[in-house]
Amino acid sequence: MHRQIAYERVPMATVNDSSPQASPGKVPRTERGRETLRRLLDAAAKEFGERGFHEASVSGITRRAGTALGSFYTYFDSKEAIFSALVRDMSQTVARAAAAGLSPGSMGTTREREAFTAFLAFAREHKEIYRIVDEAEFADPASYRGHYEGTARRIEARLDESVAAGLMSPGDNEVRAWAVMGMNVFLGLRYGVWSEDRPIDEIAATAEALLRDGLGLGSRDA
Amino acid sequence: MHRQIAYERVPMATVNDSSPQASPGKVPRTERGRETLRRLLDAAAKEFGERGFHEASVSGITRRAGTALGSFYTYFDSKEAIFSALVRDMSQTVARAAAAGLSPGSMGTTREREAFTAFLAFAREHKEIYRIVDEAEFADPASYRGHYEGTARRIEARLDESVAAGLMSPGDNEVRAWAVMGMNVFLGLRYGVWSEDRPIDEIAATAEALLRDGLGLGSRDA
DNA sequence: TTGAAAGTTGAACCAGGTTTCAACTTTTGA
DNA sequence: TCAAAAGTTGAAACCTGGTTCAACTTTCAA
Repeated sequence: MHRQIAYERVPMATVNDSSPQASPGKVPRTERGRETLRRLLDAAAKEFGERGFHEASVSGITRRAGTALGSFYTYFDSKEAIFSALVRDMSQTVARAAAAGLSPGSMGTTREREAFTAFLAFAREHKEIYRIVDEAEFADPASYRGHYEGTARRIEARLDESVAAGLMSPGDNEVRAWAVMGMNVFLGLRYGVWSEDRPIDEIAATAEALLRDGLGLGSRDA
Repeated sequence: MHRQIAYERVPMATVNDSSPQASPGKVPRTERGRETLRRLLDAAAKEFGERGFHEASVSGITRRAGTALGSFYTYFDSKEAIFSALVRDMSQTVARAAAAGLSPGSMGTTREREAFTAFLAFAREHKEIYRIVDEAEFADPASYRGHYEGTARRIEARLDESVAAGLMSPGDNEVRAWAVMGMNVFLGLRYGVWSEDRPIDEIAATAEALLRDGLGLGSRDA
């Protein structure tokens, strides 16, 4: 009565296992344990998102999660540890959200617009991510760098593809990728987190126009 | 034997008085006091830059400044207060550095390149500013917003000018300004703070090309 | 059914850092 | 010259919040 053969552990390229990470040696063994871990992580997202790393307290997290203070240390070694787990979790989530916004086969600046649109929508729904990712610069520098280097790499790969497909001019795609990412992040901060006073598509259209044609007057052969 | 008549307090438009700000009601009255205040601020820049807001300690600041712990509270109400003073101070300093890099009368994307070049050079010399400004997002949100809104406004004004001069295509310069700023900030982080493995001019040239012509293929009338 | 493993609990321990304060020194201006 | 104002000092009071731990409860598998 075999239902599932060993399909687990097959390395599916960049598909990261999305089970939330506890500190090493503190992995829950029962269903109940896994639930508590999940509740702690969700509570942590709220606590860190609302109060920031320093203001946030472990007791605040357990209060929100409805567990005792001591239970926290069953799953995480420290406040830093759960923060770090959270950052990696969110980094993954944003990347997925952006990828999910791409229509199959889209390319060039159109594809960049789609990615940005999805990102901006996501930022509006999950304003905490800015606070959490940004604060990782101090609370967990390695994850912070990892997040942005990973994002830049993905953008760069898209640009490479578009150039190869003959839809973009060749150029230094590493530098370009960091520029595009910076654009996206700041537009997300201004028009996603700080204010929603303007429609997403308007922002995205302006960003795409800038990316496609630049600000110059057009006669490239001047 | 009058040496100086009342030229003080003349409102010189946007020329902000650059005397370092103490907490209200704690302004030094003697030369000695002003020196101590200056030493505290310089020490704070180092302490916050190296250790970050949370890790930094008031005693660390006074140790570096060579004063007693108690003296700190003669000039600042709290750790937050001196941090806030510092952020405003640095915000001013970066703005000046970028402005100083502009050659007189330059315009269009050339001027944007000059501003970015100056900014990148400055970031390499003063890596602390990233840490300090970024951490203001949590330690002093008002100054953080103020810093970026001010910067965006200055960029937008430059773009407006360039459009009026017929050197740029008309468009939504507010959104564009935030995009340009994001680009600059992230390129500064990657190629100024994290690594200096590539010449400034190379980065600036790529950024300018992107700003001038975009990534598209060029035939704008497709 | 039952005992061992897993999970839960929260009071108490503890470290570190901010802030206060009263005594002391230096500067100022009349 | 000299008193009042300004500035300095650092020990200690005071807080806050992370972490530990031993007793207790629930779950699991034989």
